[in-house]
Amino acid sequence: MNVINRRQQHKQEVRRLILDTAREIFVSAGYESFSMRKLAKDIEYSPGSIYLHFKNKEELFETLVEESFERLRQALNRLKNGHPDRDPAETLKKGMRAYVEFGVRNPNDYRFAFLLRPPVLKRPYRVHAAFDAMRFMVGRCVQEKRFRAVDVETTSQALWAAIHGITSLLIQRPTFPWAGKKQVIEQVISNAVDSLTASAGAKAETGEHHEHVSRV
Amino acid sequence: MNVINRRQQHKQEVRRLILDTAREIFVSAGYESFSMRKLAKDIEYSPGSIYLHFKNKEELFETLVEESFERLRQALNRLKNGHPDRDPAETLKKGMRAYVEFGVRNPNDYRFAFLLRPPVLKRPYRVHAAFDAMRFMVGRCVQEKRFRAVDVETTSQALWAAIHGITSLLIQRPTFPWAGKKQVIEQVISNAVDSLTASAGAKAETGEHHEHVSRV
Amino acid sequence: MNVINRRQQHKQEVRRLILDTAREIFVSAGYESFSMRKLAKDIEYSPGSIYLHFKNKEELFETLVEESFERLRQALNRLKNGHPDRDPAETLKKGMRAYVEFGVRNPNDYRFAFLLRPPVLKRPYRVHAAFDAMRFMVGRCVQEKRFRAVDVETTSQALWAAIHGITSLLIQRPTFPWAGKKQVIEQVISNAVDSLTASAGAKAETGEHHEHVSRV
Amino acid sequence: MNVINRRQQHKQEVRRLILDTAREIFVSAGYESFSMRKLAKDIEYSPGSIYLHFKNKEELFETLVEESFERLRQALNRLKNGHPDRDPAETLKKGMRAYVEFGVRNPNDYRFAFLLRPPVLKRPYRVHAAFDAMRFMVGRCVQEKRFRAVDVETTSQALWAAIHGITSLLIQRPTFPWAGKKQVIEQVISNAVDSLTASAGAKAETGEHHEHVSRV
DNA sequence: AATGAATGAGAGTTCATTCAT
DNA sequence: GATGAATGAACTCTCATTCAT
Repeated sequence: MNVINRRQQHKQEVRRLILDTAREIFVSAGYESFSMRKLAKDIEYSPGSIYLHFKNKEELFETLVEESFERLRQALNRLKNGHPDRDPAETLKKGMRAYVEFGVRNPNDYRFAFLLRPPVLKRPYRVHAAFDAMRFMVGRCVQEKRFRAVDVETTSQALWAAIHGITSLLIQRPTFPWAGKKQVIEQVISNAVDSLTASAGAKAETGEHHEHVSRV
Repeated sequence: MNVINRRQQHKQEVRRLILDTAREIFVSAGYESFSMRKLAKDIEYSPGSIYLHFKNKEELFETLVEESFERLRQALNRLKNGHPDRDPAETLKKGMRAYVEFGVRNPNDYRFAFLLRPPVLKRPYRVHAAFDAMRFMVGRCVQEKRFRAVDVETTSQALWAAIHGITSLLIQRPTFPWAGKKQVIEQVISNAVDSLTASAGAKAETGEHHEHVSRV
Repeated sequence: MNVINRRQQHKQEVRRLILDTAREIFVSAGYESFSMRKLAKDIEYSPGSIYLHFKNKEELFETLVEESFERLRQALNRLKNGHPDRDPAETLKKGMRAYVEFGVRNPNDYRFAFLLRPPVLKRPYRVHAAFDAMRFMVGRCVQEKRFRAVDVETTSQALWAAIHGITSLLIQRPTFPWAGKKQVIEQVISNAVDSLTASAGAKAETGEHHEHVSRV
Repeated sequence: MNVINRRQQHKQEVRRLILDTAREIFVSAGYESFSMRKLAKDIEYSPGSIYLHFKNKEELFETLVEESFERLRQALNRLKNGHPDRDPAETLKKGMRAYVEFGVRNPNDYRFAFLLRPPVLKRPYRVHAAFDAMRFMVGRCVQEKRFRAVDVETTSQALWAAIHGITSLLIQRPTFPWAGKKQVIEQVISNAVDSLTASAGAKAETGEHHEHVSRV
């Protein structure tokens, strides 16, 4: 038993090592110049050993994508399940900020989840998982009449598109002369959300909370 | 003379054939599995022939990217130079729609310009070119007081991020259960733009939920 | 254990096979038309297999050169360390004969060491190793007053040049109508050595056209 | 006529340009990295044009070798036909010095003639041409009793070997720590020649270990 | 005479993967 | 479980040479 357990544990450790090292190589050297041999050398195992854990390169890559999706999903779920603000729109904005932040802080995960080699993805449902939290939060805004009676699905997708846009650009174009990364993020979010608020039409009049943007 | 002209013309045709075929392969098979040999086979020329037109694989790829950027830029410029609406915000929205539409109708171009193999781009200025039209249109909205006194640069980037988001998602996730592609596009755009209008400015006054931004 | 040893042994054998076959090809077909693929075909392994033993063509070639130099060095050292004759000049001559003989009997080694692709040699010191024995033997002749008081370094180099000349010509021009290969070798050697003997010194005194050499 | 002449002249000029440029490339870039395309680019003609002057690469190369041999031969002939010294041995030495000097000053020619790709030489007689001068001068030394009654052929070959040795080493190992290039050259020559002089003969008599040479 | 597009062959090298040990 | 030798296929790219124009 014990021996078996230890064995299994060791196997898990090696698997972990492979995945982490692979992610590093993928990201630092680019997908194109990743190779199973390089990976083997980096983990200091023989090339054959990798195949004890993954059927082939494709499966290894798929696992990395899977993992990254899962991490994104969990990050968002933590938010979704956190204590809600009095204002559900605020919770939504926090969620959107958290999304962008996750991407910017874990660019590798975000890359794997959304940017790297998209056409080969075989299980698109994973995207849904990441997208669920968004729908959930928008739903609450509509339910609680914080938003106009917008279509939840359409709106969620529109919001997601907006934050995916800024997230992916920040990751893929880090050297672009951004007019303040934080300000742009914030404006993407507030632009997108503010126009949905119930009072929206009437409301926004004095908007002094944006003055900082004017100052940029 | 005539001979020379015909030769040059033929050379141009072959070059065009190479570029178009390469684009197809790149997009359908992915960057990784593109190869000069496959390209040669597809155009029914010997591998060496490609090198009569392009120094190497890199240069071929760069040319494709360049071309795609140029097409996007031209598409946007056409808009920018078109007869302006009475409402500059409407022109802006049209521009944004045109942007998304260009991407959706020319996914290969958009892929080359923004989605494929981003890290190796050596001439980031091309991104600017594509982005100029956006800044121009936003500038007009602000000048003509159609928008609140927002920062033009920040706002342009935020708007660009939003439409880049929906464009890239529509291209890379065509099978996602979109709640009506047009509706989502429209909502992304109107969400982003509407909250910037001068009248909307009045609205957001209660928005004390942004105080953290002021601190940025 | 045994398995590992057998593996290592086998690996050594293959390495040997590669080196020997490469040498054959290099020499019979010339450096230019040597190719890794030809080598692979000749040893009946896949091209990739060679790279398990040598990083690249350059390293393989360098190894061959190295080996040849080492063999030459050893052949000369054997002489140098052999029992000396009463007459050190005789030992020197024997050494020179041995040098030429080594070259003629191992033309491939000599070719690698001195004749093939000379400009790329990165470690010129190897030449010195081969040259040491010569200096050693000349030194003894001078010390023991068997030679005139010639400059050891200059003389060693002159002697080396002479036997390198006949060695390389015999190897590279085997079909030249030699007036008896052995006789020519012998005359090169005796010509070179005899004029250095102490008694010969008496004669050369009047040779005023050499005065600049005496000054060396 | 005139037109034809001009044409022929132009053709000769191009041929000359090809040969000179080829020699440059061969020597500066090494035989291996010489290519007809590079040559074409350097002379600013199309690749095909070279084939109007030379059947193929081999013929071009052969022509270069031929030319170099011819130049060497002429250099030596000039000597041979020059006004002789009173002492024919001195003329011989001058000739030998001239030989080495030619090689050192025209390393490319010497390389082509003797060092580059030797096995493919199809017309070995050219070597003879270069060797003739040597035999001529040695013959005079023997005829005029300036030398002992050595075998002219053997001696000529031995002398040639010696100076070929120092010439090729100086060309191929220019960075070797030569103990004064001139001194070494001079010693090679005087060593080789001095032991042949009639007066030296007296000395060598006792050298009974050479008797087999005397018999040659 | 000269061009330059085109080719077939081949170069060196790397790869994912297998499998006997 | 792990190794590492081995492979076959693929890669990018260069070459000498030909030939219609």
